[in-house]
Amino acid sequence: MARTASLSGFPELLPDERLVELHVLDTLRRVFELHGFSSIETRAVETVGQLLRKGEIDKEVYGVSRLQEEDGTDGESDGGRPAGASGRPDDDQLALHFDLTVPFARYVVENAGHLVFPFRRYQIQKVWRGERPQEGRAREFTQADIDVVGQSQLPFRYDVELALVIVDALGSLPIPDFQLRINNRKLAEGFYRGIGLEDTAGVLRSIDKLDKIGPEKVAGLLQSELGATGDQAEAALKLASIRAEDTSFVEQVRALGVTNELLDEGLAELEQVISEATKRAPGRVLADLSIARGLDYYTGTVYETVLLGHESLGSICSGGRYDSLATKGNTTFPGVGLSIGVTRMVQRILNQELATASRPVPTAVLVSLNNDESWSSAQDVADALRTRGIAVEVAATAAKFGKQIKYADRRGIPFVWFTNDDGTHEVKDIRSGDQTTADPYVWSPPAEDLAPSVIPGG
RNA sequence: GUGGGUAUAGCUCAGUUGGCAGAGCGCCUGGUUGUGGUCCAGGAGGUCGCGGGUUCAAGCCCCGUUACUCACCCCA
Repeated sequence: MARTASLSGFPELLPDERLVELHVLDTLRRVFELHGFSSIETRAVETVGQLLRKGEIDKEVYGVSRLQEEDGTDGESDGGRPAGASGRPDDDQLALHFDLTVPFARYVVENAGHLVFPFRRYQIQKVWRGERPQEGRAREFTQADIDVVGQSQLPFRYDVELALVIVDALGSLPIPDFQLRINNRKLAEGFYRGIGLEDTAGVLRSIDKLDKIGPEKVAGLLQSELGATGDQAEAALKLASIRAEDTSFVEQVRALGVTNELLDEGLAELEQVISEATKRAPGRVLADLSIARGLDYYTGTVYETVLLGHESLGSICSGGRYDSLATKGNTTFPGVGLSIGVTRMVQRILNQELATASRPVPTAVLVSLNNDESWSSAQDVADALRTRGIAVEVAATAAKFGKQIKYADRRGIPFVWFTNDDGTHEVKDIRSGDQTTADPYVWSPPAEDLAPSVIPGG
């Protein structure tokens, strides 16, 4: 379905496909606002210095520079990254943002004086990453983020609330069953420290590969690259194998016999999230102690979301708790948030026809022309219909009625309007062929034909 | 960034040993003189991805290149 874009990784949709995407965007907006999140938009570019605060992702960032550069150090000839005279990225040069969390953190710091904390916002925008495209992975794609940010401190309860908002949002979309898989960085890090593994980030990176390369190879990695003993590797794998749809994971972790203060803290936090989330959204959440997340700014709760039956697509919604992404002087702005991969989800919906638009055009009625002189009176008819919110277009030429009907049929317009010489009107449902007399100031189409809708399951 | 595959009409694809560029679907016109879809007839539409080479002759063989695509890495 989704047609191949002429430029790989920069998807463009046909009108009926775009309707599906718009439905997703409208739904997310509605649900986010129902939960009291305000909308903001940040500029498409950030300085390289801002973007790279987060980690080693400079190779994924698209630089932005003017084509006419005075000294020509680096135009955009290779579409490449901005570079200063040294050939290395210059902190002050501009680049397209590759997510919405980092720009949001900057926005919060910059506007802290005007915001009321805890600040809850949603943000739906395009982001750009220079990775190799494939299904579910584009270079230009849309993310829908929600975050709550506090000043100096943010109650842990928001870690629970955000999961519930996401369950509500995703649950409103025409997608298959999904599952939030939740872990806690403190829990994992505390556990690794408790068994004597200090390079916790390294352990997390290896554990993250569990799904792909299997436990034996992960154990090998832990020993060869991180110097873990066989026992340590085994303990780490045991932790990662724990999954539970309730708080029984707590006892399973305790049973491993590791003691550590951070571990206790993380265990208590994850217990709260799972206990409340399973109560309010049963079947939608899973404590999964193998979830690691690549990004290192997460400090507590981490979330991933998979579509059941579409696990190979990867996570369609991820995020977590970050305690010090934004700082201003002595003040930190801890936050927790999630990001929905709108493009990834929509591509899968379109490719597998999980949902389709009822028709590709907004038009409900085509007003036909008797003769070329009747165009203006046909516009009167159209205006009368539009007054009641009916989408109408008027035929441009007085072609044979057969052609005018065919035009409507090919575009998916369900109704064709005829005006007789005696001034009476008729409207034809071209799907059934039914044609009845009608008054342009009174007639309305059935509610389901008023506007295109998105139908789950194709 | 690494490795494989592919490239011919709007779409899906044939194209024999190297010998006139093809089919189906879609599109346009007419049959049907102002109520579509069926049927019939006709028509339009091509830089065979691009560049070079071999050959009397290249869509086909050789070299290069670009794009697309799948997997890896990583991620939404």
